[in-house]
Amino acid sequence: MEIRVRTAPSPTGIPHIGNTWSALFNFLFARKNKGKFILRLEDTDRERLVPESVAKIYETLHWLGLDYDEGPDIGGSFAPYIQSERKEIYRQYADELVKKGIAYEDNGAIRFKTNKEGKTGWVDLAGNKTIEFDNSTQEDFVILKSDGFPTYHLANVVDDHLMKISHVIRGGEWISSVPKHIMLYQAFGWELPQFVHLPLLLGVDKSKLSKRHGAKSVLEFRQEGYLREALLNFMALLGWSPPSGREILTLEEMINEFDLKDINLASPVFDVKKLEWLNGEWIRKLTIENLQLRIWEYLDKKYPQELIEKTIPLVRERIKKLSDYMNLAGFFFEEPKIEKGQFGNLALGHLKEALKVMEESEWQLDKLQDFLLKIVEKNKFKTGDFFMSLRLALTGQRVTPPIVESMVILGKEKTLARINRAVNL
RNA sequence: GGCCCUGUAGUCUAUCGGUUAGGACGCGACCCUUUCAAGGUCGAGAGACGGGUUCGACUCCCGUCAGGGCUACCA
Repeated sequence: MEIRVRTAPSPTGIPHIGNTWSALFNFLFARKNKGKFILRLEDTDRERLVPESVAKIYETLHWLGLDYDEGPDIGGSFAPYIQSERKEIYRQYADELVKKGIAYEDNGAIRFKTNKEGKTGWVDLAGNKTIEFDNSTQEDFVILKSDGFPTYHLANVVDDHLMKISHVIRGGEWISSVPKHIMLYQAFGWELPQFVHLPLLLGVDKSKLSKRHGAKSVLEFRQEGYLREALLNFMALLGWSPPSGREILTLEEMINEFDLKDINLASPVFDVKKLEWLNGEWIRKLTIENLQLRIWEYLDKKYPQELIEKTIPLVRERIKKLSDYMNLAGFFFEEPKIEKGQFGNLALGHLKEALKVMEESEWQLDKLQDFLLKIVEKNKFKTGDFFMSLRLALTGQRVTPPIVESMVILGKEKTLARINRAVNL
């Protein structure tokens, strides 16, 4: 049997870590099992619909590299993956149940008549355990709303069946609705898919991650300078741990190791500190060329790539997010603001001495290093103070990349000019 | 309230009855060091509670408690 899974977001808001996380697990499962990963838009709630969010859903999935094999924006046939365009199909199925006497009309809506006897249960593949509900707890539920649109329950079951979904992998908030779904499958005489209910991703306040509780959109993380690799890596480690125990994994490695049996059922809490650490790890893992490209693009391609590239070895160990780059390396691109008040009493002496030798020095790291260290020795300067004076004159900041290396990149002309400027403040 | 899911350090997790309960983030200390990082070493820190079952429970069972989800003509 072919493995077919889907991620079925409803375009009622921008995709956040929570729903994207379950999309990732669907994706990993599909790729691992050589199956199909499908995108379906569940836009049956016309009141909460946010039209722009459709494009955001595509953008998020594309940015992360969670490429789907079937979906609304690929292939010639759009309608099958957008529920609002399948209204008539759901109506027909609802009518069928009415004819069979399993559903009935109620104030313009159609309600499913649940069987109150016995129990309904299934084996959930997350945790491989049976979950069972007493049918007496299941009330008659609406399957077709009075506006003619189906509810989640009907649309979901019909589409999953029609699209031959083999595994329904979704958030645990759906567990209590499964009996309704099973009853629908049975009413239609359809085969059940496998159910896999992931734990719920929790925010720091320990409640379900949602837009209302301030869940940030995935695109916002990109805006803040996080790498797709880090975000993916971070999400994968929530509720899942690879048998190898590795913490840093590429998408490819996650796919290789992925197995439903390694899903942990306790609801994980999103901890941004670990994301930051992972992002730093990934920044250091990228090649210089690649990191240069990311930074260049992140900064809207405003700065010369050659210069960015030269600075990478100096900054890659010092930034956790792409957005940290300009804070640290901005002085390479723009004249820093410096104020007299920043400098200590000895600074003038430091800078004047430095100027003397630097004008004669060859502009190479080892040469400059030698000359500068000799000044320190000769004048009995305190090494740290001396270099801090240079640092401030050149960058206007106390925290910077290694300063002599920075001077080499900055070039003789700019370096001397900035020091002169500081001396004449 | 009812039903359901879950319960190992602040956080993410390993453990498939026998371990000094392992790793990671974060935190602290030290080393390295011209700032800040990165890196290295060391350290503090966990089985919710109570009963069983067993020679032996974090692990299995029951209860309690706690957290969460659902309880909509929202998904």
